Amino acid sequence: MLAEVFREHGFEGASLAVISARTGLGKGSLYHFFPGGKAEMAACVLDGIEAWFETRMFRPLREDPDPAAALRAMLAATDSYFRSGQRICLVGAFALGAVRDTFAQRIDAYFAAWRDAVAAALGRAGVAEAKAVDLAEEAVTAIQGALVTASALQDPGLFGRTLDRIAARIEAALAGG
Amino acid sequence: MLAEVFREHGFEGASLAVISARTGLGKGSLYHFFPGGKAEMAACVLDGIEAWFETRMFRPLREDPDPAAALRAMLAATDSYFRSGQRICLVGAFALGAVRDTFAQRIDAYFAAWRDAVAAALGRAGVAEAKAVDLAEEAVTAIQGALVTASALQDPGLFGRTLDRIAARIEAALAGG
DNA sequence: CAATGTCTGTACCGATCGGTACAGACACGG
DNA sequence: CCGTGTCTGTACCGATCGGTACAGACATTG
Repeated sequence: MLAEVFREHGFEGASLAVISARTGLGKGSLYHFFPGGKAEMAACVLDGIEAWFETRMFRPLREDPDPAAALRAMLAATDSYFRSGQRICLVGAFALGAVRDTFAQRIDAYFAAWRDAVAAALGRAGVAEAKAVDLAEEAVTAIQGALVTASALQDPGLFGRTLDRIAARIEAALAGG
Repeated sequence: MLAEVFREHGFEGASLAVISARTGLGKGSLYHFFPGGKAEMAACVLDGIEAWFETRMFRPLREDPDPAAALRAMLAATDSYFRSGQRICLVGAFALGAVRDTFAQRIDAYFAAWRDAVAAALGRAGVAEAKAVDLAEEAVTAIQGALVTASALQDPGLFGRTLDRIAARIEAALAGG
């Protein structure tokens, strides 16, 4: 709920009035749970996002005995989490905004972890390291770009096409391409 | 100058105080030139961006007698305009923020024009239409993604590597790949 | 010179911002 | 029953928001 407010209005645009209205909590409650104010609310939202990705995507990519399956599951989870491109990436949006500095370290860590987890899975699947790192970077970059352009063009098919392209490249790499 | 303020602070974050300080213009001057206030300032910035891309990138892609050269020039212009990823795309940032609705039509038009211009150049260079449209979409998406992740990771090499990847795919398509 | 129109700084407006203070509502253990 | 700690609504704070009003500075005309 809190996360959706930040997604829809951004950090600056998510005023306490909006947050209060959408969550149904008065300022008293809000500041009871988040003594640090808006910054702590956003940090808590980032905590949730990081935890979700870590357990549902990054860890399987790093540890699943079947790395190829983990890579396919990652793409499926990505499509599901971002609602086929109709939902934006809050971390990416923060990266482009003025709050970037406030959460710089966490934003950096999120994308680095994603890229490294994909590279690790590719490596475990037998892909040469240089190729794995390059493909992982391309995959994460393409996903973020698709979220931007899908939101801009309101094109419901764009996100899926991007994921298909990544899937094809990953399969080719796994096959030894 | 105005554009840089919006780039650094976003639309909501670019308060009149900040704009006034950075431009050196008082409120009186600001509202003399932009009677419509902040929204008109942002619209004017978008005008400038659209004009720049239209004349420097989209038109050459559509009309240059040498489409292959225009495609290479497009990548070089992209690297230059976005300062190798150290500058963000204001239109993309707007697309992810709350101002998206205000400028929805222009944001849509910007990305559609970019994609279609690239596809047109590829088509004129002999690439089959389906392949041209797909590659154009991939290129624009990858560029936007690189701007997000480069900003997030503060990685100065990421943007260049992404452009290299796109260049290689374009060259392969031009060669009949 | 006076008159005109363009530009600019400043004072000010009501609204809203993030944040605080605090009194009461409520469930609980004694 | 009383006390205690958790939660919540509301009134309020100073600061800042986007925007307006307006008087003067200034160069350009006649």
